[in-house]
This record gives sequence, structure tokens and C-alpha cells, in this order.
Amino acid sequence: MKRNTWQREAVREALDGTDGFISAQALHSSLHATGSPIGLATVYRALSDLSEQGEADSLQSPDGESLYRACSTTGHHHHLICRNCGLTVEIGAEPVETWAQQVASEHGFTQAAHVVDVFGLCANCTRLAAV
Amino acid sequence: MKRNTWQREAVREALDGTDGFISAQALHSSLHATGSPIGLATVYRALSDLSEQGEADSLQSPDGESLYRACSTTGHHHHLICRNCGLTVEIGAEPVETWAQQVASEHGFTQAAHVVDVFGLCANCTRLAAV
DNA sequence: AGGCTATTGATAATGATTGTCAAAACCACG
DNA sequence: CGTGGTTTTGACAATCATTATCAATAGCCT
Ligand SMILES: [Zn+2]
Ligand SMILES: [Zn+2]
Ligand SMILES: [Zn+2]
Ligand SMILES: [Zn+2]
Repeated sequence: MKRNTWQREAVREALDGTDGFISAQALHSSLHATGSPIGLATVYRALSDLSEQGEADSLQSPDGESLYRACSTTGHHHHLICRNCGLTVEIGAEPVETWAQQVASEHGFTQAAHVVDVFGLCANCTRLAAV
Repeated sequence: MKRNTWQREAVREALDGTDGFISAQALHSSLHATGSPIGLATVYRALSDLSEQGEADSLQSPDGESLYRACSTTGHHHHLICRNCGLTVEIGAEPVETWAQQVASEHGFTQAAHVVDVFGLCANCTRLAAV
């Protein structure tokens, strides 16, 4: 069976206390900064588990790193992410859901899944960049 | 200035001769298999260049590898990829383009880019899997 | 042909992620 | 409450893709 450890809970809470997406390495550093002695491998395992159980969303950063986030929306959704400060907005994407299903079946594909992320500069970072 | 070398041309041709997306490592192996003595670092550089110049498309595989493909469509487009055999179909995504722009501006985001890929099982692999 | 400079490639370095495995922590169960 | 069988942890090694080095090579212009 699956056991409950303070390590898993610590990762869950640290993820909840983080705004945008964060890497396993960064979350581990963050935990260490607060005095937690949790191991790096454990953070990787916990994040992987949370992701599989649907308690966390994950995506690949443009440079190939796995990033995680505890999302408030429970169902399937996507993200609008500021590539400068990391601010993240959860967004529904009905048009995309139907489009993806349709284009897949049109070409005879089954078990279609999709990766849909929007990256940009948030209003704040846009203002700062204009200076 | 930029120089023409047989290495760059070899990478371009090898990419043209490949159906789906392929990693730098795999392309290097493929080239070696045909007797080419091209270096791995050179393959990485060539693919990176081709991608920047828009002569090749690139995407991150679900497990974080960078994959490349020489697409026939010149403009902006997306892909429907068989996660089993790699068969790739280039697809337009007008609904998604407008949706992405709209959702970004609605939240005050600028310079919006998007990652949109559909993974599934092609008709052939679906049939084989059913056995 | 000669020289200047971009490119190559063998190799080392980096960095994220996963594997290893003995020690520590859980959790029924008695 | 102990105890024991199992699961989980974590320090460390091992992988694996990608990038940095840098001397040697090869385009290209005159
Ligand atoms: Zn921002
Ligand atoms: Zn979706
Ligand atoms: Zn297929
Ligand atoms: Zn698009």
C-alpha cells in the first residue's frame, strides 16, 4: 500500500505555496532554504507521484526541463505563462479540445492527447520591458 | 559570414530523408550508419541552425528530448504525431491560432507564442494494438 | 595560391534525471 | 504499545542529452 510521510506532505505544501510552475531542483532548493532536510531524489519521486495522481500539473519548459504546479482547477485545462516572471493563469480551451479530437479522428488517430501551452509576457513584465 | 560545408548539407539531406521527428542523437547514428564521419556536436549545431532559420521544425518530446523534422509546409503549422511509430501529419490550426491570441490579450499578455502538439495512435498502430 | 576566419570534432564539462541499496520510517497486527 | 514485514528515504553513483573547449581543418575572398 501507499504510506504517508512528512516528505510527501512537505512537497505538496511547498508546491501549494508556489505561484507558477517550478522545477524539481528549484523546489528542492526552496525546501532546503526553509530548513527542510528532504533529499533531492525524494522531491523528484514525490512530484512524479503527484503528477500521476492528478494532484499536480506538469509541462516541459521550452528548454526541456520538467516543471510542476499545484493547480486550483481540478479538471483538464491549460496554461498561459509569463516567460519572464513565471506568472501563470489557468485557462479553459474548449475550442482547442474539440479541434484536437476532430483533427485526430479525421486522420484516423485514436487515443489522442494534446500539449497546449501559451507563453508570453504578462502585463507587468510588458510594462517593465518597455522602459 | 556563413559558410557552406558538406556537413550541413548532409544533415539537411538526412533530415529530408526522415519521415517523422528525430533526435540529434538518432540522426547522428543514422548518418554514421551510412558511413558519414560527421561529428555529434556538428549535428547538434546544424539542427539548431536549421531550426532557427525556419528550415526545420522542432518540438520537445514528452520526455524532454528535442526532436527535429524537415516540414514540407513552409508557414506556421502544427503536428499530429503517432506516439508508437512516429508517423507525423502536418496540420493547420486556425481555431487555435485565434484562440491563443485572444486568450493572451484578454489577460494582458503580449508577445504570445504557443506550443500545440497532438499525440495519438495512427490508424495502422491502432489496428495492430487491437490484436 | 595565401591568408583570414568560420567550422569542425574529439573530448571534457555541465546539468537534469534516474538507479542503487542499506538504513530508517510506516503501519497493520498481535 | 512492541514487532515485523514492507515501503520509503537519501546519499551517491550512473545515465543521458546537450553544451563548452580549443586546436586543427577547410571555405572563401583577393
Ligand atoms: Zn510576468
Ligand atoms: Zn486540452
Ligand atoms: Zn503509428
Ligand atoms: Zn499555431
